[in-house]
Amino acid sequence: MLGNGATSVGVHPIRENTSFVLAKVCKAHRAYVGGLLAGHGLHVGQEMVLVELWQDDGLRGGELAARLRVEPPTVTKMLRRLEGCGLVERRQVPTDARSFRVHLTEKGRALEEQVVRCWAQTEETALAGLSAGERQTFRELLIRVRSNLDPEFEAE
Amino acid sequence: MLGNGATSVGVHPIRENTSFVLAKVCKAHRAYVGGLLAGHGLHVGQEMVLVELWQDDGLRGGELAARLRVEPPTVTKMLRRLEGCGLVERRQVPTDARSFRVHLTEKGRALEEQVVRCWAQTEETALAGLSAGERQTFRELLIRVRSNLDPEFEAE
DNA sequence: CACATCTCAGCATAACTGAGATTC
DNA sequence: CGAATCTCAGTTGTGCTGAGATGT
Repeated sequence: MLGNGATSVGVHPIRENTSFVLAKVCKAHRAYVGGLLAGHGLHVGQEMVLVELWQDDGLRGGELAARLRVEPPTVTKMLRRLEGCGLVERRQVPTDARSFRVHLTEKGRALEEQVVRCWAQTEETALAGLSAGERQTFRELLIRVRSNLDPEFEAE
Repeated sequence: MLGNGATSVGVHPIRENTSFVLAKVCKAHRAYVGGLLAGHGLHVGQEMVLVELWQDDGLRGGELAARLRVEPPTVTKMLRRLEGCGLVERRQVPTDARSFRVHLTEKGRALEEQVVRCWAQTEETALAGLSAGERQTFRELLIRVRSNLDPEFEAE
């Protein structure tokens, strides 16, 4: 019979996939960092936009979409929310009226330190008990897996 | 150019986090498996319910919520959709009229093989180029990270 | 009556497609 | 005019909280 008896006799084959474990790790990770970010009024996902801007303030909308691997309309909505919170602002580009650049506000810049701390704490929790060597190995393997799943990262 | 030359001068500290890489891997992974599942009319996330049922058909709603780490109302909605697709059905429990059990339909059972293949293909893509030893290491590290982020997994 | 189990309503977010509007 | 850039409208799914409904 399939389903094999409901009693721990069998673990479903999909569970044997390492990428299944990966998916569960992701869910837990997202929940963890999301809980920390909520304390600063951010929803998980929004900080990704900010990370791009902290690194390269003034990106255009299309560039943001490409970096975040989402479609332009998704960026439009995300920016509207972030603008509503007063964290970013759009500015026209004189040389191309179709386009705009996204700039951090003072408030957006001020958030950086706190978000860095949230991620640092997540890092510490996630990797607790791993030696320096194991952390290094884990990181390298993740990077290779990322390249496998998203070949565009190869170039970055 | 703007910012700091957009060219590798500065990488934002959050990017240095291994758990940041993890988040990116997740996004790519989700997109990848989601694309495959869409070919079978499933949205990524729904297959998680099915995995639980393929393993233990007849779970109660509350048990499903606990296993998936979501709140009961979320399960209610997910089941409504899956029921709408004819993949699962609810059955009353005679001993407790508040509760119900979720059972796979024939169609739901039939999907198992195809979803297993989607996950197998994702696994192959994700881990391409990793040796057997590296795969083993990666898996073990992921499991430890999962326990760190979600202590309830300890017991499982 | 207290408690458990589930559903409903309403909210916010993510992310897509397809169809414009505007400008280069 | 064709192509690029962004926005709008509409759809679907996730997932939460708070407030019931119902039954033990």
